[in-house]
Amino acid sequence: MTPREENHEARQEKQAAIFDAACRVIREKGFHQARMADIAREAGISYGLVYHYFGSKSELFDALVEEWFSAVEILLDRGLDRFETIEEKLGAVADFFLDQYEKRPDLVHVSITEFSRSTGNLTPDRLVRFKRLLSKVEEVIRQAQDQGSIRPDIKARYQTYVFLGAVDSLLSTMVLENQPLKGQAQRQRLAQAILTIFFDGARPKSG
Amino acid sequence: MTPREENHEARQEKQAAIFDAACRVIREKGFHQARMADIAREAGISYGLVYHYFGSKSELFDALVEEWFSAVEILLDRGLDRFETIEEKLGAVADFFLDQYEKRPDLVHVSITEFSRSTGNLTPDRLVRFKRLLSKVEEVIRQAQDQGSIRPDIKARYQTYVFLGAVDSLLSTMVLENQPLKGQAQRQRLAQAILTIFFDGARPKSG
Amino acid sequence: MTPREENHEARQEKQAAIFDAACRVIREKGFHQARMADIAREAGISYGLVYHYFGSKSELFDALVEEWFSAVEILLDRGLDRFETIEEKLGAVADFFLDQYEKRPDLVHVSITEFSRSTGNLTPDRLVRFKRLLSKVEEVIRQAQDQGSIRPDIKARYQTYVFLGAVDSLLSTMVLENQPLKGQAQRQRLAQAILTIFFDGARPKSG
Amino acid sequence: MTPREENHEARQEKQAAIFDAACRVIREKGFHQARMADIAREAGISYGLVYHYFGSKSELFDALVEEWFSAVEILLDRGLDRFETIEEKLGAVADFFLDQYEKRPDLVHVSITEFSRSTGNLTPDRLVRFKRLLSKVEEVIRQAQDQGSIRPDIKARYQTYVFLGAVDSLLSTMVLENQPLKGQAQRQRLAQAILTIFFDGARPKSG
DNA sequence: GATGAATGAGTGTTCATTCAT
DNA sequence: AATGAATGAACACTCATTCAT
Repeated sequence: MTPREENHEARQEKQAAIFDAACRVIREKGFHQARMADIAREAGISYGLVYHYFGSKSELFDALVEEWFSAVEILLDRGLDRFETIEEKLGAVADFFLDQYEKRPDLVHVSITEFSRSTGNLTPDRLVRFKRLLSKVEEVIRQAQDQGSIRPDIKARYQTYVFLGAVDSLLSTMVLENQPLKGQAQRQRLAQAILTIFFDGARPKSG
Repeated sequence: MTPREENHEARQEKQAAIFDAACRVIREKGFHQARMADIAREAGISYGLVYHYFGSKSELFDALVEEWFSAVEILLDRGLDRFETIEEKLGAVADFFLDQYEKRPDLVHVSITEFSRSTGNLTPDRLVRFKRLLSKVEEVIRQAQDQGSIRPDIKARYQTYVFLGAVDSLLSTMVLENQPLKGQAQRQRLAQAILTIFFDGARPKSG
Repeated sequence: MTPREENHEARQEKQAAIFDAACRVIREKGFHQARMADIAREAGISYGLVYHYFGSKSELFDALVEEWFSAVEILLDRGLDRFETIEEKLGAVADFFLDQYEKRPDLVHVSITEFSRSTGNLTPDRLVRFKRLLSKVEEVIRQAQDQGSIRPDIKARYQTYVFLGAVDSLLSTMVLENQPLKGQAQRQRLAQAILTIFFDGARPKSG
Repeated sequence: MTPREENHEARQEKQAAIFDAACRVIREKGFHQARMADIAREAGISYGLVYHYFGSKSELFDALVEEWFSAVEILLDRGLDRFETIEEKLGAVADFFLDQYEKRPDLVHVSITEFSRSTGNLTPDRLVRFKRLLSKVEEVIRQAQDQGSIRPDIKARYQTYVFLGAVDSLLSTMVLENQPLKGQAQRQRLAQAILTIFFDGARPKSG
């Protein structure tokens, strides 16, 4: 490893430490209540050093947004095509969110409490990226309608609301109550519950 | 009408005007970006007068929260019992939110973007009120399970996520895209779509 | 009594009520902490009415100052000449302050805590009036020196500090501890103690 | 000197500079009229920096109060015991105040005009510290009464009023008239005058 | 006279950002 | 790179004063 590479790597690490600290602080206090001083203290570095790695508070926030949306976009761009059935595809979507929450609860917390709804933080640019998720799921559902595996009498958009709303509600509740999520088994149980209702409905099987 | 009553009424009106102005400004810019000066200007009154009617910015915000939650609580406490079937009850819930959005889009907007998820604004007290909605719907669903009108093999809590998540997603999307909602017909179509998926599922009827 | 006189009298009474209220409130909270609203409430009248009787807060304060200094000036101008001896004259001065404190403790309180020392309130104009007291006592003492009834080897000005300082300390202590003063007997005991020390000194009579 | 010590020392110096600036500004305009901006300008630093060193305006004021009372308390606790006679002890008290006024006229000015009498600024806590001075002098005088060096027929408390009142009046006058005090000779003349009157009285020696 | 709503200048405090070392 | 002192714009809140009724 060249000195240059070492240097670069050290930089990456420190940046990641600040990033994580920001996640924790913003999760705890919200974006507006989170002060740069809090983040520096949480990261164990000096006040001014944050500005060496992130040009401003909003740039630091942008990095969180970017981290989140890029993960979502990888899912949307490359994570669904390998599945055949709509059940698998939507299962992969649900899995993705639950998996993210297990691995990076702070980031998911922040994504839910700070950027997915807040007027102040949801810039037009971010809104566009947010809507891509809706559009992609809608598209997947519409294709399934074409193939006859999803009912055609309800607009794909509405079916999207039901499905993504369920995932979002579940995550939101866990986030707001600070419930941790542990293990694939639990994840699958949750995903299964949502998928079952979504596909088969809440009405008991008659007979 | 006595002078005292007139006075009182005038006070109510002015307070409502400030309330509405606050709604619009907070909807537009978010709570933290909304300056008291903006609200005063929007209400067409002087800076200091806001403080005649609301003791502080956070008290003004509390009033919005109160207005919203008290409407929700009326629904929860008195709005569902007169219905017999689970379909009617959940239909009433969906109707309520769509109706509120039609009548008071600013307040609903603020409720979604500012207090239902934001860590900074969601005080423990508000979280409790927020969770009452979840609990009530869960209770209604559990009763329906007991009566055999909702499938018993999925926890009521998960079914609640699906139903309320659908409503929330729908509203959130309309709110974030500033889509107006007009007329009972449109409301019913939306509610019907959600209820149909929720009860019957997305899977096409086989055969 | 003509209607005009009645009117005038009513005005006087109301003004006096506001004056007294101001005394009490300013005594309680200090001039800067005393709000016009507090004074109006204490006087049992409406907010704006204070401005019918006193043009501004500082005018109201001026009225208190005036009331106090005019009493002092009556003492200085007409209250001492009828006495012959220096003992009687200084006794009259001590008596005056103790008597005022008994009769109008609020006004004396305010005079001590708000205008005799406070930089912010002691305008040049008021300082001049304040110094007249010092000068008058100094003059009285100097005359006594000339007549051989006060020792000549210490500047009259310094003797003035001792005498007035003693009176001021006594009053200040009573004021700061909210001690009431009741009856001529108590007044005379206090005055006597101060005069005895002042004239005869603290040293025990040798032999 | 280690870097850390240098740093610490620099901090102390800057803090002292702000302290002194606050003294001057508060002396000039009074506590309430003194704006933080004035103090910053007087100290030659930026607005916000004052808050780096003192958390709030009232904390800054507290620092002045503390500085003054701690000096007084050193006198009371350790400054009088080494003297034998009551003349020496009270002389030390008078000397102390005159010495402080010569060395730190601004602080003494502020102590007289802002915290020794003002209702608004004299918190219960400060009142207690203020009364310790009275109590200590009273105690010293009482001991002298027991030893026969102060007349026993007048309450020690009243004799305290005469002595401290004299010192206070002298200082107050100098402060209100902005008279500087220079040199030990002048100090001694003033102290001597007060002590002479206090001990021997104003009455000329008969015979 | 009497009321209290209305006005807006003034100020303490916060905190993102910059900069000297 | 690293530190933390320094800067100053921004903003909530107060309250003396005015004014319409």
